[in-house]
Amino acid sequence: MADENISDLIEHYLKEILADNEQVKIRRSEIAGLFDVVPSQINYVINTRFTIQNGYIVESKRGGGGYIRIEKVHLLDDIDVLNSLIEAIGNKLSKRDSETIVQTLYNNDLINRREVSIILAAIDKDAIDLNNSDLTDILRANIMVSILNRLRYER
Amino acid sequence: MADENISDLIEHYLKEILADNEQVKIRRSEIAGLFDVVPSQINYVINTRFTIQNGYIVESKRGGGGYIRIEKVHLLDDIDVLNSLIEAIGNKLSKRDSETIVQTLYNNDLINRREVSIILAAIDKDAIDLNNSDLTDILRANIMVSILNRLRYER
DNA sequence: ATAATAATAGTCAATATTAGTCAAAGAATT
DNA sequence: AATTCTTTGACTAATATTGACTATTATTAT
Repeated sequence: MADENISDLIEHYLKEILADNEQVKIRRSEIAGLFDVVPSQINYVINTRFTIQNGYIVESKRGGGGYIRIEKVHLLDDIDVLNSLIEAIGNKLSKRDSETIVQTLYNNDLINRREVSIILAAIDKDAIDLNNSDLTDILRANIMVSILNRLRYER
Repeated sequence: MADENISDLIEHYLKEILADNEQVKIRRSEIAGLFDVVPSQINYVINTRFTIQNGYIVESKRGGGGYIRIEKVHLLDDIDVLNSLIEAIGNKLSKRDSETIVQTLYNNDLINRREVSIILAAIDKDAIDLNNSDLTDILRANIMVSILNRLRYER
C-alpha cells in the first residue's frame, strides 16, 4: 500500500466512496486540489481506471456548476457473447458482418425485434455514409461496439 | 442534487410547477429576483431547456403586465411527435439536442428505458467522433433521423 | 388622439467557470 | 535499452452568467 502512485490513490479514494454509494459526483478541480495534481490528471485516472470494462460509466458537464459523475453499473453475468463479439469486431466492420452480429444478438435473446430494427437503423448505410467506404466501416464498428458495451450492463 | 448551477435550479422550479399545471406564467424579473440572477438568464434557461423539442411552447408579452408563459405541448399522436422531431433536426444535431430528443421520445412513451440507452450508445460522442465536430453533428443527425424513421412503422 | 414615459421582455456579445484533449517530459517496469 | 505508465501544462470546448443595448406594449400627460 505504501508504494502507490497518486493516480492509484485517487482511484482508491473514489472507489471507497463508491463502495457505499451507487455514484460519486465530483468537481474536477476540487479533487485535483485535494491530491495536489493538475486537473487533467483526474481525467487520466478516469480514463484508465473507470472504464465501462471495469463496470463504470462516467458523465460530466462543463461550465458553472460543472461536475464529473462516476456511476457503478451492474455488469450482467452472461456477457460472454458480447465480449467475444466486441473482441471480434476490431476497428472496422462490414455491413454484412454487422448484420450477422445483430442476428447473433437476437438468437441469443440479448435483444428483441424492436431493438434489432433500432440497431440496424443506427448503422444504416445511408445514415453513416460519408462517401468513403473505409470511414463507413470504421463508424459501423464504433457504433456497434458502443451498443454492445451498453448491453453489457443494466441499471 | 444539492450543488447544481442556478440555471438548473430555475429549470426545476418551473418544471415542478408544470408537473401539476398545463402551463406556467411568470414575470421575468420576479423569477430573476427570486434566484438573484439578471433577467436575461431566464431567457437563457428557456432557450436551453424549454424548447419545442422538449415539448414546450413559450409565448410572452412585453410592456406593463408583461409575462412569459411556458406551456406543455400536446402532440396529437406518435406520428406527429416523430414527424416534428425529424423536422426539427435538419441536417445537424448537437449532443445536447440529441439528448433532449431522446428524452422526448421517452416522455411520449415511444421508447422505453433500454431503448433510450441503446440510442444514446449509438450516437455516443466517442463512437461517432472523427476529429471534426461538424461531421459529428451531421452523423448524429443522420443516425437519429434514421432511427426516428424506423420508429414510425416499427410499432 | 397623440406623444411621452414607464414597464416590461429579447438579443447578443463579453466574461466567467467549469471539463476535455493531447503531446511532451519524467518515472517505473520489463 | 526499451517499453509502458504517470505526471504536467498549454490549449480547446462547453456551459453558465452578466450586462448593455434594443424592441414591444401599456399607461399617462397633453
